[in-house]
Amino acid sequence: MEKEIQIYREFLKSKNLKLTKPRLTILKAIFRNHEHFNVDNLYEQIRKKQSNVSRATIYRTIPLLLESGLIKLSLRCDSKDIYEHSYGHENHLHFICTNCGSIKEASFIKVEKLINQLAVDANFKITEYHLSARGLCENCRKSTDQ
Amino acid sequence: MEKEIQIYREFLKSKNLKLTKPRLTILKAIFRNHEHFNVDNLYEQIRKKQSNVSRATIYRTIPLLLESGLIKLSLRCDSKDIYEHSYGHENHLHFICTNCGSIKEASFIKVEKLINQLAVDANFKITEYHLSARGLCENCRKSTDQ
DNA sequence: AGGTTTTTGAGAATGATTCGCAAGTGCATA
DNA sequence: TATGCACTTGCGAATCATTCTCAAAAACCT
Ligand SMILES: [Mn+2]
Ligand SMILES: [Mn+2]
Ligand SMILES: [Zn+2]
Ligand SMILES: [Zn+2]
Repeated sequence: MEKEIQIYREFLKSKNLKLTKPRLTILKAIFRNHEHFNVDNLYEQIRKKQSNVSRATIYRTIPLLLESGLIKLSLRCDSKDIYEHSYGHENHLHFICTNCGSIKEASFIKVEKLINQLAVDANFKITEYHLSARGLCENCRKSTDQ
Repeated sequence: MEKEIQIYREFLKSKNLKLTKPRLTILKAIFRNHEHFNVDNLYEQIRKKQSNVSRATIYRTIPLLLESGLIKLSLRCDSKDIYEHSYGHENHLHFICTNCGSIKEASFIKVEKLINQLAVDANFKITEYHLSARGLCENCRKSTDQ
């Protein structure tokens, strides 16, 4: 957590922005665990555990965290953007169950190489990968025998 | 185009739905060319070329086209869902330029194999792939020399 | 044509996200 | 430590994509 705070502090300083209490509260809430999160999650979690922060401030802070590289947009589910840590996390891809909504992560290494080659061929400079597939998870396959 | 209409007609019949004039207008507008499209595009295109169809009807028709397998959700850009043909189109991945918004498609074959294997390992049954990467396209790399 | 069901269009409603602004904070400086 | 000023915040209003409601229109069946 200290490392993330340090990165955040330096990022903010480089933009002439201040590491205020709400901004720190949000950062800590995000890095308290390793789960994917969305604005509502985060808002509820903060409201439960610590000083309140308005939704507006959360919405204003997320772009800063994105730009700093600490988090990234992971995927979109139920009309909501879902984020995850990017600092300290390998790239990975997501298997999203359309029946129960569960998200399973899978290895990225081999896929990344291939896609990088495709990008080279296309003369495209990748900054962010978004790889996912929708379908049925193990449990839901059993229960719906498909 | 005839083939798509046929598929659409049979799909609708199987659901006890009618192939009405607005539904046909929408289908034809979509398959008139091979571009990615969103609701606004489509609405404007229909408004220009043929009889009017309300936005509400477009929004109601898209889920039918998705379910019939004729189109698929391609990606999300500028807070809008973007669709594309899936009937008659190979799976492919998208390189999206964060600078100019252009979308370049790339081959999917090798990537697909790898991801299928990962899905087998995870006991996950894939029904739809969503593979994209954001970054800088060829042109934008030149002009911003990055 | 008449009766029944489905579909449509228009606008209201919704839900996520963004904005505007007055009040509050953080920080530098005296 | 008090003062000044720029940056932030919280609140509610605004926006924007999408969905819903409902009365009128179209399609289908006889
Ligand atoms: Mn993840
Ligand atoms: Mn495409
Ligand atoms: Zn599931
Ligand atoms: Zn570009």
